[in-house]
Amino acid sequence: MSPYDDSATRQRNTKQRHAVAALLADVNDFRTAQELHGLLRDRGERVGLTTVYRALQTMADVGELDVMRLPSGEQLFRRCSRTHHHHLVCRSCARTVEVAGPTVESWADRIAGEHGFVDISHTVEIFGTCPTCASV
Amino acid sequence: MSPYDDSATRQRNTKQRHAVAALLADVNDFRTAQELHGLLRDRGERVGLTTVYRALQTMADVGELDVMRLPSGEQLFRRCSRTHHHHLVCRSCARTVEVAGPTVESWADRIAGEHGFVDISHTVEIFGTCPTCASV
DNA sequence: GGCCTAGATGACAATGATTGTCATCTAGGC
DNA sequence: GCCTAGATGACAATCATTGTCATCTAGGCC
Repeated sequence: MSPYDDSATRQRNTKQRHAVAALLADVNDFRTAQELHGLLRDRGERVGLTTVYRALQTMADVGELDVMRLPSGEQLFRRCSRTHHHHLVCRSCARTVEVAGPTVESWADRIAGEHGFVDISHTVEIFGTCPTCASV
Repeated sequence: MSPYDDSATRQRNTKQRHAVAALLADVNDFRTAQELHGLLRDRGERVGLTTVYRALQTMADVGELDVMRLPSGEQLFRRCSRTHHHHLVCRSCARTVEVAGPTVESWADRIAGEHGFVDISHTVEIFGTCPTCASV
């Protein structure tokens, strides 16, 4: 380790990472890594798929974006607020609403505590069809 | 489509499916399909991995077992009660506690309704370390 | 400006869970 | 016992994701 490892993000400002970040700033719904890669190509940015995955991984580690999984197992990424929250996601258009759930948080902690479980985490996602898609 | 495709729901009582069902009756924690396949082999049952997957799929469709995913994306199967419930799962030993969450159900429905979403479903899983594993 | 090197990139291979294929087998109605 | 739709299983195929590694580059240093 060199003595320059001070700042939290020992990352370089490459144009590829910037392109991924910029894209996520524009797209406010959950997208797969492959979709994001395709969107980048549509924009004329030439970024390798591997790099897209790495950029997303790094950003997720730092907390700059959220990762979730569809019931089918596909992994989705989205730029989100930093506070703890959950998602209401449209099954057909991926429109996303961030929802806070203090009720759920305390419920999960209480349930886990009653059974003596420690080091608790939880996943809560709500899926449905949004008004726009439902009216079609 | 041939006119004989209407019998999609028929099932036979093969010994392979019975072996899978019997194993699930004994194992009361979430296991991957591959683990179950291995356990069957340990028991001396010769059942193909493909068949294990198909049996699990069929049983899940009928509601005889629950499917969930770890945050890592791995798919887990378990024989469960038929009523709607969620799970508290130990991260290290997969010990599972079924938990009811009327609070969560109504919360999810209310939130979704507030945003005009319809046809709601949700996933709620709690992960932690169980007392036994925590004391090691 | 150029030098230097840790970190970043990207084409490609590899992984690994799951699903598809298809020749063969069998449950169970006749 | 016969017959056939459905089931099986060895194997190939899929597909998102991760690993590999030779090459490139950001940015601190001179």
